[in-house]
Amino acid sequence: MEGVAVQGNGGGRSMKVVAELGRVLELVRQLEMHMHAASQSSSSVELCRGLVAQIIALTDRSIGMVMSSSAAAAAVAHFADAPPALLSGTPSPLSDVSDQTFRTNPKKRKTTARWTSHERVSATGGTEGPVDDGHSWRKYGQKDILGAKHPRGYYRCTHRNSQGCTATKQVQRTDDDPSVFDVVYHGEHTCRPAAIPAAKRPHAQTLLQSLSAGLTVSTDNNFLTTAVSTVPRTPENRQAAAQSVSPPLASPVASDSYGLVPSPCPVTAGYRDWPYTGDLQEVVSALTTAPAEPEPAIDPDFMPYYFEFDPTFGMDQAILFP
DNA sequence: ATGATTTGACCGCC
DNA sequence: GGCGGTCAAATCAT
Repeated sequence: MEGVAVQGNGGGRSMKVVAELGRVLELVRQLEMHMHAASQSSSSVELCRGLVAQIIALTDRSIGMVMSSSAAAAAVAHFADAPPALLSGTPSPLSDVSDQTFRTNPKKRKTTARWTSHERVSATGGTEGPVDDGHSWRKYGQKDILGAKHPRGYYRCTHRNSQGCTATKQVQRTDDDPSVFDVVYHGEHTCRPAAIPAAKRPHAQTLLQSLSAGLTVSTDNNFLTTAVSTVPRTPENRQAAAQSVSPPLASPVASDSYGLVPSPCPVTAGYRDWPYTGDLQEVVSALTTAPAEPEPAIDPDFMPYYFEFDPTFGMDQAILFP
């Protein structure tokens, strides 16, 4: 089963790239907001880490998609610098990422129809392995590579069997700096992230608090992404939320409600096994009045989620991302 | 018990 | 035949 976006037509894929980059933008904006709070709360620091991981993964995917559409070398060179620049606060020599294989030998990569991307990332903290890219991988092999000091690890998406996701990646320590890894991605993720386990879910009221704290929505014809950030309900944050939506709102989101939603906007929101269907406004209304579930131990002030709706996978279901 | 990792075997391609 | 990629049995971790 080949993924939808893998099919040759550039149209669908470019739409997806635009959608993905839109989400990157949303995440960066959230990150910016949370970084202000980060000095006061360690949970915000964790939150920022999570956002960074998502940003890296999304950006990487987008780069890979662009790479595979042959006409975009210049754009690639420009965008390829983004992930490592976001990786750490301090600029590092690692920042110049580019697909070296692609550059030095452009023809070698053309064999497969699937897209690839090449990234150079530093190790996390003191631990082994490169930074988390936001996907779950399962190692299926390791090889010593001729002329390389370190072996190459082979990974495939954890959801290969359950969802037929064919994405793979190869990870190899660089010769010169063992704390730096070359990561080559093959194929595109067609899997969906798992729903949040029941024990970890917030109840509806908490979710609504998230919605009212800050909400960004971007839409295009094919893709609707609703990003929910739980930031303190300050006027500044509301202003930021109002400006981050597309199109921007003239005024900040009012009180505990929010505006925006190109109407009618039929969606199903909520959890995989706890859906609400209707116009987005109705969905929020449903969340408001939903019966309370046993309250898990969470901090409602710093609990980020976003919904994703993708017609490719059907609009009957939305996934709630932590 | 289940799922992930390790590691030598296997296979296709140059 | 050698190399890189994948398979799968054994092993490890939870």
